[in-house]
Amino acid sequence: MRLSKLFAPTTKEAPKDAVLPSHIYLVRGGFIAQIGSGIYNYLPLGKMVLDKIRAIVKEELDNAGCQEVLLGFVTPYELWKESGRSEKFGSELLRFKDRKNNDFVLGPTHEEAMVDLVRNRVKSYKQLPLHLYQINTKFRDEARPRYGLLRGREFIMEDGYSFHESVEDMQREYALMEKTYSKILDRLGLRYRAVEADSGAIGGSGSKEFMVLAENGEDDIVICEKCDYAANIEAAKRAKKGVSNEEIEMTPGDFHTPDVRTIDELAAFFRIDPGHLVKAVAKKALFEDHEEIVLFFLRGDDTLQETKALSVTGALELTDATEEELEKAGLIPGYIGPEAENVTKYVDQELKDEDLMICGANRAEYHSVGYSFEGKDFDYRDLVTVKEGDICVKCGSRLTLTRGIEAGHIFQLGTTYSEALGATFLNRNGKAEPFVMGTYGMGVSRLMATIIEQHHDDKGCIWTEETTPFEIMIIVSNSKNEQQRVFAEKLYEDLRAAGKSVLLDDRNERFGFKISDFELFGFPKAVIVGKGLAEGNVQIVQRKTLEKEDVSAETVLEKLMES
RNA sequence: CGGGGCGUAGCGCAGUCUGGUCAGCGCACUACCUUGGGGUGGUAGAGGUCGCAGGUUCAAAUCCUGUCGCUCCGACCA
Repeated sequence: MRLSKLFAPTTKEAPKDAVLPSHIYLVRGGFIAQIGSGIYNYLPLGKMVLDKIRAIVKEELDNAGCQEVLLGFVTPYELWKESGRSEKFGSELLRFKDRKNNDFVLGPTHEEAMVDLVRNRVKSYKQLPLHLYQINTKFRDEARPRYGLLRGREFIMEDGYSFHESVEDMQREYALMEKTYSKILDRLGLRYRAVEADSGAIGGSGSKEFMVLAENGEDDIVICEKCDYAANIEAAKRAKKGVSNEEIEMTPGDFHTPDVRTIDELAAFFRIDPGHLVKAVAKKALFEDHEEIVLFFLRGDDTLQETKALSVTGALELTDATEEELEKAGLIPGYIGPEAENVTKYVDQELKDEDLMICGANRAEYHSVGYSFEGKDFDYRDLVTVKEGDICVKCGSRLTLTRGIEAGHIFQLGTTYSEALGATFLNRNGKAEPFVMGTYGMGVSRLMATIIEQHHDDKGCIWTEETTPFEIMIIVSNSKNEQQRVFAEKLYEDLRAAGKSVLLDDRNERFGFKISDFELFGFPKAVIVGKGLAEGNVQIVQRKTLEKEDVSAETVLEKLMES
């Protein structure tokens, strides 16, 4: 390809809303262009990268025995009603009507569509297992699209669905997919961790996320310093930390604590470590048909993990409760304690059997001192947000926090959807049973941005060998120089004949302009055909290091063919 | 969903408060000259119903109303 003919509009300036390297460089380098909020066009260079990622994903999945299909991007709304998930997905699900007034959605994921495809077509255990996947456009009407390709509304994703006759076989496939996804990310040249995850709106039991490590990631992940434990902050567990009760003396009873309502105030008032306090977090839980106040009790120095909290309540959503709402429920804000009555309560497991605590007395201006959880039959759950320095449940070492970008997610789904949609097969005993399913997803367009988040410098992109649009760029330093031009043309033809993907910068521009574009594009290497040619030399530049190496013009072709 | 901001040339912006002399700047683009190893310098050009609709006025980019779009912080987010 000749750069003079390539549609790759590079710019010096980035869009004003672009803050992340991947967003800035992909737009500046002419890989992508925004057309609407959270919707991007892929220009030739971007499309090339996308195709490469896609090809790697396909190759590895096919090797693992999966079969590619392509489902309609538009899905009848009927299927979403059938699975009961239309409510849960809420306004992220883009609905519309056709001319006959029938309802449709733009697919944000395709569990329903895929189950529909398989039900009544796969009827026997003899046809299982089956793993179908597609690489298709998805649409989620994000409340707030941002960060370029990392959080768009329209995006490209690989989504796979496997069908099994037993949980064991599904788990075998799940393990296979963990390996397969790892292979894909390895080939893409990414640093990542597979972490324990919350299963969220999709339902199901076990799930793991593939987190590409990046400072700009939107997810907090917890990693053990010693062992292989890693988890999304939403799902991360920790060992019970406890609090020393030495040198603590308390006379049990209610204590007058006027205007002492927060944990900080309470700790200061009693001159005590917040670990000895009981924090009450009140939320309003919204269910399909009603709403109610729910209380969560934690150690004073812990914070509530809302995802865990939501999951224990089984509600659709948790929102902050106002003081009026609390009072209406018979609670006294600032003085709520575990003995509160007529309200749903959950207590963090950390507090089980703890003694010598201070908590709200459920009456105005009083706290209970010397409170004990021993023998108290509360609903103990894991509710806390793990902090840096907490203790690993697996090995007892220290946990650290880092950030990541979710690139993939695998789920042990079970029978949730096959049951809801009535998808069954005949088992070995001739009885109808719902399929046991697994579901797997990998964000193809997001990976493109992710690669740049991890591989860039202050000049632009740095593509990996497996993802670069072109292997080599040839820069003619002075296109008015006939000798340079002719040599570059010859080298270009020779490399192409040898099967290399080459981009020839034949534009009538100055050297600085061209080398800057090369750095912005980020192809692995460039050959500079410049003034050294008079002495029989050209240069090879490595994009990653920006190191230039003089090479004799006669051997440069050979040299380039080696790598 | 709560709270802000912005729509003026392909991109980034000034002009709006105080209506008329206001269709402007930088980059990019076209032609010619110049330069030729880190976005060279110059001359001459092309390009905009000032997001859209309505209103006020002798007069609207500017004031009013509505509407659409984009965006930032937060909430939310397989």
